[in-house]
Amino acid sequence: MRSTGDDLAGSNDENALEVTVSYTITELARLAGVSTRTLRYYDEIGLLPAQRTDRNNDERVYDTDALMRLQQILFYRELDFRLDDIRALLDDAAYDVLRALHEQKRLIRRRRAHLGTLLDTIERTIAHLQGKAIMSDEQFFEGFDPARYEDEARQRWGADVVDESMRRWRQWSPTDQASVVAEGEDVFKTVLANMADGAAAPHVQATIDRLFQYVNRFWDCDVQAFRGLADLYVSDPRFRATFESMDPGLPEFIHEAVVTYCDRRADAPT
Amino acid sequence: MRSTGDDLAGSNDENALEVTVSYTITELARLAGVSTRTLRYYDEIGLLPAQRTDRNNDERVYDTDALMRLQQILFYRELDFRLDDIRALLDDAAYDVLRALHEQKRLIRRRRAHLGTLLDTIERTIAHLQGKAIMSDEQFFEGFDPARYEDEARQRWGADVVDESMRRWRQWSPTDQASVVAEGEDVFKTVLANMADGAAAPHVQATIDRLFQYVNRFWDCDVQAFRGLADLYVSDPRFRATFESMDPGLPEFIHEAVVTYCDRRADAPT
DNA sequence: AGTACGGTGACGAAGCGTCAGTGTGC
DNA sequence: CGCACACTGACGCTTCGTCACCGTAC
Repeated sequence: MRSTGDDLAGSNDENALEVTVSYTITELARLAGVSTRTLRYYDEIGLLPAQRTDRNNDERVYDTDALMRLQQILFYRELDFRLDDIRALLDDAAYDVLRALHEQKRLIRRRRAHLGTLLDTIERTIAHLQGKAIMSDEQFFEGFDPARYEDEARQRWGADVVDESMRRWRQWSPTDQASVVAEGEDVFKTVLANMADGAAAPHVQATIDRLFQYVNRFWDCDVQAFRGLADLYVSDPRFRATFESMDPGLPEFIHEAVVTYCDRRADAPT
Repeated sequence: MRSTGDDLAGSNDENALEVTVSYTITELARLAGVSTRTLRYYDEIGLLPAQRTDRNNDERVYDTDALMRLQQILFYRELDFRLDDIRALLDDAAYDVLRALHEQKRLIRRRRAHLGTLLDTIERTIAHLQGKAIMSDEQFFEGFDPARYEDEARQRWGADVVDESMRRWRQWSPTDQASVVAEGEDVFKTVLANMADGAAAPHVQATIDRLFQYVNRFWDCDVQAFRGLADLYVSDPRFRATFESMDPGLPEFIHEAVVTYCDRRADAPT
């Protein structure tokens, strides 16, 4: 499945410790789960240019850089970018892989949230057909039109997130709602009961993890956004008042605990 | 935006209480978030045949049935079915909307889990680029090839689910893993502490909801699958032994609590 | 008389699948 | 000599976007 690049053109300039790896077209195709036709096409349009062997049949050769580039291509393709747009992005002088990966993460999260909305719509439709609920005509198509419900503002955050949360909330059944309320109360009561142990205590952090999961029932967010929410807990009067009524020091405590939680996870997968 | 069907052909056969609603092509297009061109095309290929006014410009008219059919079309389209396949499905004499909705739910869940895998891959790649992890070449493309990782067996359940869980587990950071372990322990300890109150008690049910969320960190499942997992808790020796070591009656208790939980949510959105 | 909305072709484009025909190394 | 794998065209397919042109109701 893999061969060293020593016998191939283009590898004579590096005698580094790391062996330069090269792939034939079928090897890369199998690795990435695409067809060889696709790779030839990507070569043809300059999206993923291949080196050639010069000998043999002028066979295409792919190295590690090509592999990384292909991964980027596939991420963008998964997000329905057009191929020439992808090429323009990747060939931009200012292109930064890490920034791109973070951007892709954001977009994929959005997609996933999108599918969550579709699941809600399916459930509602089922309930409707069984006579257990009434749907407006618009609701039958909630989640389909990307332009309408994910106009970048809804994913920014602030009031829109609250709107979106309310929408999801209303679509749940009373039993569901009751269970979620109970979970929410329990989370905050647990935090309150353990304030004396400090924000960094393991069981406090585990509770913050529960909070994170809880928040994600309404809002598909990552740790970064979660941290932003924690800022709201101290700065937004509405949140602040709620928490202060439980304990005057609760807003700051939760904020600190969440920040700790997010810092610990900053370098880690979600 | 909407007009009664009284002035249109095809509505004279029903003088029911429920007013027959009809839409022009732009109305339906705006409602569903598609273009009028798309609707004309769907009419042309017989995917979504429209009635005509006979008068005027022979304008297209859509009724509630068409609206439902369009919703089905859009669900399948979201899942990348080809249009003639969709037509074949919808025109099948054995076609059942409710069954279709459940099937679509399954497929969309799979999609969503798929996106979760892609998010893992992104995180891993970021860590790799920062020198915090080492990835094999295959891992760069995990989640892209649909044929490889969602071969229907992985979504069935039993041993494969465990494999998949282990894979995700290994991709998390130690701090992440620690926090998840803490949450898991806390969930089961909480269940244990409240056994005396009965499986249907509200706070027990809230804890089962936590368990459901917890399980979903490893496995994108719905309530039905969750119930199946609870069956495993009593029937699979490995699970059973773990829980019995905490309390002899725990397996049955959790099972009962989960069944109650699932029953209560059976008619409700996830 | 303009404008908003409806109609019917017809062309085109994106992203490959597929088929045909031709090397080349073992 | 066959077989696997690589190459190069070339055509076709799907799903609409777009453009041109026309009709009709207000």
